[in-house]
Amino acid sequence: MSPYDPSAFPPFAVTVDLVVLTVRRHALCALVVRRGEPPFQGRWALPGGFVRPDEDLGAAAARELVEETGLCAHDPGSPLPEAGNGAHLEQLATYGDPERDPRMRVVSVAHLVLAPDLPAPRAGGDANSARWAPVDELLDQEGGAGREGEQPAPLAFDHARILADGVERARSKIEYSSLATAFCPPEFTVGELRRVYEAVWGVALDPRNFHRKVTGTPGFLVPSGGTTTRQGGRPAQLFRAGGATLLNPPMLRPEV
Amino acid sequence: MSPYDPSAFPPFAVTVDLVVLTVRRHALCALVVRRGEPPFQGRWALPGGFVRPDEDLGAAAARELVEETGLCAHDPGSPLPEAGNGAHLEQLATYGDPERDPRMRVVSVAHLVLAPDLPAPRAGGDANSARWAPVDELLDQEGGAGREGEQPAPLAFDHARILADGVERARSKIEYSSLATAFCPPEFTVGELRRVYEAVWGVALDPRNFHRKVTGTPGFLVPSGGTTTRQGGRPAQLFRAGGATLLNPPMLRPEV
DNA sequence: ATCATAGTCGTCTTCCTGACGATAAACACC
DNA sequence: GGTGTTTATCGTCAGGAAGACGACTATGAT
Repeated sequence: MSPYDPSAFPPFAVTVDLVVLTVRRHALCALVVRRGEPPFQGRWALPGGFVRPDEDLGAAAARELVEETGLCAHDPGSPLPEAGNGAHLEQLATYGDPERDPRMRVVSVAHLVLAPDLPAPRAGGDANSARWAPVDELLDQEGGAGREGEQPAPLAFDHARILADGVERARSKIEYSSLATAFCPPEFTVGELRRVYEAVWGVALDPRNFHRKVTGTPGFLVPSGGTTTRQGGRPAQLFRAGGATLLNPPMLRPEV
Repeated sequence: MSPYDPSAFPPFAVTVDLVVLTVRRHALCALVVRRGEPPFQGRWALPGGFVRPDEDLGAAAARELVEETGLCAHDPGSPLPEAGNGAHLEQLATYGDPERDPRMRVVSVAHLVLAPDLPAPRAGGDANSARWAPVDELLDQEGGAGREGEQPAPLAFDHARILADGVERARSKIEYSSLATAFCPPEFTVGELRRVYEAVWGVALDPRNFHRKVTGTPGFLVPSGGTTTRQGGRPAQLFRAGGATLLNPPMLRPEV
């Protein structure tokens, strides 16, 4: 046993992959890019890239995020003060099956990003090489019947598993943290927040009980003073995310 | 942007580090090994080692675990059926700060192992180069007053942070899962399980409410028929871990 | 016999949630 | 202007779960 012998260690390629989630039109969506080269040419994949020689893992993920979406993420582990419209970024898990990339040994550190609804993904320059796709469509064993696109093709590499893990992390984390606000614009209504929960969990929630719960949890929401009527109906009070990050007691996800 | 160019990628060393936790004498303890070579020579560190060229990350962690402790872990992600006395193993997080190893760029995939109380750690051959140390002692900013050992020296590399993350994962995970049984022998009493919670959380729990909670949660415990008096006092019923893995509603960790 | 120890069963109060009625404030349409 | 629709917000009530704690049981130690 000779740990850390600098002269003889097996070399690995290390990458970061991004599970970027948002809520669009009442559906949980993930950012995917089309692969331009083999393997899996033409298939959809999660955005990602190599970690640079002197770059931390979280920094690599944030850099890739800017390159793919223009979003400025703030990693909670970083010492940066709270930025303006940044998205939430956290490490998800690491995938290192020797067979996961047919060309060479690649260990990928997946990160999870929760972002508010964005106008449109910007690819590196190729126009429609990136898009938001509903996660149900990307993951469902039973894809929708052939419509116009090439939907049924699964994601490249082991990205379906990575995406599934990211979605499950998001679903469970909004239970006991205030992270659902990361899907919302800086100011939002209780109804908009409820629609985030409904989209991420895929359930319907009682508006009255939800309102009581979120407004009754100290530090979750702080009123910003204004109101809005952008959803139609009676004007709703606008809130910002409060300082609390952990919800106690947590939001309860309905059984079925 | 040229992702996955096989001819030009920065090479990294990839290792696994293990946070092996157990409960000994009513204290949460971690397995640490003494480093025999620089850097950090003579300091305590988490066990770990290089991932082999054709080895999955979880397999590397399981292999290191056997080498260090003789424990047979069963990764829930693996297709193995439930083994006998195996410990619980799961991936924790990945640490890749460019400065974390002064010699070269090392990315370490940390894993968390929860094991029942073991007789004694077996080192590779060097007798007292491995030991169980209370995590409070390893992590406390305020170490105990100098007793006989060389306690105040912190763990090597960034292992204090890795250990802290592992402990926090264990503390939160026994709230909503049945994982606390991984700290117990195959058959155990409600009181022994309660002492696990008390040691991991560092709190005192009401024996009556705890008993009501764990015996009232379907699938958490199944009686094995026997009783024991190894704790003194009235004989206690023996249980095994039931099939349930998620506790709903969760165990509640007291505030202070 | 008495005590100490640990386990097990109940009770009571309080808090939280789910179900759901009712009211309020906007807009669309006739 | 009236009416209906939509969404937001407040209230009420019943059931379940948890904390506090009393009471009883079954063993070993003295």
